[in-house]
Amino acid sequence: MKQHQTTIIDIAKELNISKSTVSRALTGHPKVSAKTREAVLNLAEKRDYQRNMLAISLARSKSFTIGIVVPEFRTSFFPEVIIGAQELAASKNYSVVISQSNESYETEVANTKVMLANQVDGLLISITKETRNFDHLKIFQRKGIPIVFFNRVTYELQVPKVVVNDYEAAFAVVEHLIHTGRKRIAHLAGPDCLLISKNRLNGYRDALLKHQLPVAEELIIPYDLTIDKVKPCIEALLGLPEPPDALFAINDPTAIEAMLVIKSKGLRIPQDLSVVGFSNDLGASLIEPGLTTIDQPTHEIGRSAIKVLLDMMEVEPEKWKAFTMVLNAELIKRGSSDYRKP
Amino acid sequence: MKQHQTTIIDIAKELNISKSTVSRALTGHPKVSAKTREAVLNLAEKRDYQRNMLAISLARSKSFTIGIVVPEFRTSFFPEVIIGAQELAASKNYSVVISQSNESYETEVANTKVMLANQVDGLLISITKETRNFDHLKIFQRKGIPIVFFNRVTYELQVPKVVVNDYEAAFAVVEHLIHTGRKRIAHLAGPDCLLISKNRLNGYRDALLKHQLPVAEELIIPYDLTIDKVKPCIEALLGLPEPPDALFAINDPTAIEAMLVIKSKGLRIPQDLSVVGFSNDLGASLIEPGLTTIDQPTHEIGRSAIKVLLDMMEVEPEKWKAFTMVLNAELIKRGSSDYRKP
DNA sequence: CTGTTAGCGCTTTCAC
DNA sequence: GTGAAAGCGCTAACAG
Repeated sequence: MKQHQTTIIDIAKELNISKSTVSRALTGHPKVSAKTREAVLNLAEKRDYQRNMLAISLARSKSFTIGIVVPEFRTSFFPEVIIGAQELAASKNYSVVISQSNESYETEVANTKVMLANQVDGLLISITKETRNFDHLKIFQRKGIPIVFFNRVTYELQVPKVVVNDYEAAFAVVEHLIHTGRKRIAHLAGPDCLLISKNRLNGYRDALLKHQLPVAEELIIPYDLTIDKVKPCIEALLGLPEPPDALFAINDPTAIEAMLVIKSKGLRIPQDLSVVGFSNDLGASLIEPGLTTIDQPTHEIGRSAIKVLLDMMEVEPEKWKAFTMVLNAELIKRGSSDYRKP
Repeated sequence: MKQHQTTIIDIAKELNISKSTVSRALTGHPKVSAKTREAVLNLAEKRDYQRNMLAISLARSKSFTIGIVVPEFRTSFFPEVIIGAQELAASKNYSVVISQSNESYETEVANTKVMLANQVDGLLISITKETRNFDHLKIFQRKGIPIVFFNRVTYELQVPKVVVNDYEAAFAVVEHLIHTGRKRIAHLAGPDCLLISKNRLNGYRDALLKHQLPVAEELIIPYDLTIDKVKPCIEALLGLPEPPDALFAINDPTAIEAMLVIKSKGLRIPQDLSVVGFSNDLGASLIEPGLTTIDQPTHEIGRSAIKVLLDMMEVEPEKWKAFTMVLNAELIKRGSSDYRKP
């Protein structure tokens, strides 16, 4: 199907020099005479020469490509992180290949296999809500390919992680709710296997404890991040003998869906029920009342993760350390919690 | 930095067979004895063998990779299209590499060069609002690499395009507004160089004409898709001696921003001013009142574009035809236009 | 069915 | 400075 491509051999022949010299001229090797270099560059331009990264990568055993695997693309969080990551990677002449696992463990495994086959030099990954087995990632470790986790991390693997201060942020959320007079604060908690779920839950718990409020287990609803499940969860909460007066949801899509359900029941937000989310998604400022939430430094997360990865690529795998980089997320107060309960 | 990788040579040696046979066994070539195949597969598994796509691609002069270039990642439209595209591509064993040009022509050019260097077998692209020169894409054509445009297309290149019926959709929008008694319908029009802008503008014009309404040029505001510019545009419209009673914006982010501006001026939507967008972004159903808009079949756009591309890859470039595939988009009526003017 | 032999396009010693 | 030669890991005729 393809036409003939201009290669360095074509250029070498036409200029009556060796392909080694052409290669050197093209890659900016110092030991090439200015004259030769210019001739090569000119002819390359003229013949529409495009370098073949597959060949270069194969010859150098390095692909200059970084794989990014995210669980989803639907909320603005991951695309924003990717923007930051891509930006920094590009500035260091790395390409980025992105794939989304659609919250499916199997797809995640398949995606990482493709990345491996394509010889990525490093992997940035945020796992799916289903991922409990990490064999597919251990292969990278065995091969000496660096991995950096971000957002959805696990401590089952000894690799660097880039996260936000979920615990403190959740703590701040709950404390804010308490300050507005709320006493029965419910929490839609994420899957156990995700560390963000645990950290946010702990922040929630500890804030209650600090203010001598009971941690009522019936107010902590396990939720699997499937939007359809929000409605029954909310209905269960509202059906309690002593229903909650505030709701802290694990993320914004959930909080937003919860607001829609709550409003459809004729309850007022925030008077009857305050609602808070997490992430500051695009929709948080659009819905009415505006959703109080935690703003995450998305671009910075992407940039930092790439930075850590690039740094790892410069040293021997033996020297890698499994530190955790914690970025700062902060509370954004909006209408959904802007009511002081008498 | 990297450890030694198991290669087919390692397997061949260990099994005392030739690497060709290993290759055949691994790729499922029919002419391999069941015994040999099994032995190879077992050892491959045992030795943690991962095939090297770079080498395969180089040897076969085919990368099994499709490049997708989109102008942005911030709205839900492009991510959704990519989900559809990736899904179909994966089912045909193609990987997809994505890059976003951030509405910058230069970035777009750089991104396509990277795709070229990485030997993509085909390119799916939605151009930036700045793109007027197409030399970077003509290189693909010269090399016999198929291109398919989607959403943001141009007729300056003879390639297949996948779009929605923008004209009819815009026509439907305006007709809907007219049916609700609106007579001064403004339009925030997109950049001239994008065909979607022209088609939507034409649909707008023709709907007015059909209903014997004047096409008032002062109500057609040129707008460059930069959200910051929405406010002055709206202020200009509201400052007119005869201000509009409805607004049709080129896309949802614009319409949403316009709603915020309009509301901040104390005007009521839809009573004082109806607003309609285009794309049915995530935010359209969240803002209040809900934004009337055009729903685009995002996944289908992605799938169709990949389908067309894959089909092209099966035939000689000489046989490629530059048809346009038009998918159906439809009006979704919500609160922002739900008021019959007396 | 299997082995041999050329490459794919480029980098990289090692000489000169 | 430049060339020759080997090799990155795999595929694909061509023999047998």
